[in-house]
Amino acid sequence: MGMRNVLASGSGSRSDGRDYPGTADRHPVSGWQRKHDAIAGAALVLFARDGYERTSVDAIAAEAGVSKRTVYSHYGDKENLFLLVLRETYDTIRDRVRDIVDRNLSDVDDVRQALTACVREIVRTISQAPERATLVRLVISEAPHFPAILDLWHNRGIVPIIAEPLAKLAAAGRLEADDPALAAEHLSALTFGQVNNKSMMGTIQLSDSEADRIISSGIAVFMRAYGPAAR
Amino acid sequence: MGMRNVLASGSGSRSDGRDYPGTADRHPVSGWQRKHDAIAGAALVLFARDGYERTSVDAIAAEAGVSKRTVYSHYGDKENLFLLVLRETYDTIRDRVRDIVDRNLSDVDDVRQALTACVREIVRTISQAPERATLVRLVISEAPHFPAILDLWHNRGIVPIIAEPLAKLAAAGRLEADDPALAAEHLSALTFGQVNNKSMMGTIQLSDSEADRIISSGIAVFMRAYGPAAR
DNA sequence: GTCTATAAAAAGATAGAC
DNA sequence: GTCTATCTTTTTATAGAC
Repeated sequence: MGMRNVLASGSGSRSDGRDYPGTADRHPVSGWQRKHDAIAGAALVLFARDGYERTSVDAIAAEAGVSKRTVYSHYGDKENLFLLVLRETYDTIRDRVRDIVDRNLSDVDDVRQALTACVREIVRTISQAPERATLVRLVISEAPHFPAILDLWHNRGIVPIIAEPLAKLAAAGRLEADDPALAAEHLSALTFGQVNNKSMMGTIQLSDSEADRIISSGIAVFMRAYGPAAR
Repeated sequence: MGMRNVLASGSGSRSDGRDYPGTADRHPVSGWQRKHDAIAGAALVLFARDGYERTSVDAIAAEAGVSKRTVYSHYGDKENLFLLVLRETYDTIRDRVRDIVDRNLSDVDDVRQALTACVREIVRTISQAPERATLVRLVISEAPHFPAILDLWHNRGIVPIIAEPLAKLAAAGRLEADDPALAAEHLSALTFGQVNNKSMMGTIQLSDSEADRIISSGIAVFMRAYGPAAR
């Protein structure tokens, strides 16, 4: 798909009116591209805020500053726009998480401390982008009506990303995890799962301290079960 | 609210056409009551299947076998009907869970075995009623648009129900749980949380064996962290 | 490709008869 | 209270000019 990653940076509409021809892209930063991005950005904000059915193409066009007809020219129909925005946002989040995991769990000194810092940063990063925080809720809401969404849930989750460093820690004798993938599920349930539960999948904003308490308690349980000499 | 608990039993529309006057109810089992229940039952099925926005009052009326005007006479508007159905269903689930917890955790022999049996029965019971299984997803989807729903999440959850017997087990020295409420959160995250995660909040049907595996692994972690002599 | 104007269908809610 | 018929608004999608 030829769309720029406007979704990664938030708003999506640029303030200046200039074009930037001459780049190597198929669509240099042109009026076309700017509109394309603006539509995607507006769609993300409105879908996340109001849900799929409650968001009209009219509203997306208005938010993006284009006519409704332009939205249809670029994306065909509402459903296609929705799926594209979901996928793009999902991948953006995944990239961020991968980066955070790499930075926190590559060279580990204290296991508990490293896991805590890693999970906290992930939770904080996601919750700081409200549109992206509500994405999970949106996916859950609309999955039954858009089977294509199921793929996002199963093949693009963040648990496998965490499983890798856990496997290395287990191999190094720092964790008692026979099955790193399963351990990652448990760590995820005890941290992200608890946060999502308390916040109602991002509906209710948690304070940082509240999130930290939940995460610490979850990791405490994880370490009691998986820490060295746990059995 | 004067509505019978048609939601507890599923379909909601009766087959016979007779009235049953003379009971002590304000509305004896009359034509009025039958229609009232039929509307609520139809609404539950359709809301659960299609979501709030996608479900039309026309469809509810058709499914219930009444005219659209009758729906408005009984419930005022769509939103009110929706909230009533949600609350009623939520309370029904809670009663079932309370019963299951009482039966499984009142007189415990083997702690791990009792917890496993209890959680399995809860998961199985809920997933056997598809309309009720999708209720959680519906609550999550619509909570931002119906603030009244937040109350359901916070004040009618099932975690407190589990916390009680855990407190007793802790007092009896069968569990190392200083904070039973927190332990209940962790047990819930490791079992229900994992099941919900895998099934996408009930979107994907899990096999019994799959659910059992997940539950067993979660309880294994819980017991390693909270079992006697865990520290 | 982008806009204005419009078609066509659907949905929430109500009027009025019985 | 219950029904049929209707009002009104909103929404998706497209026709046609530039």
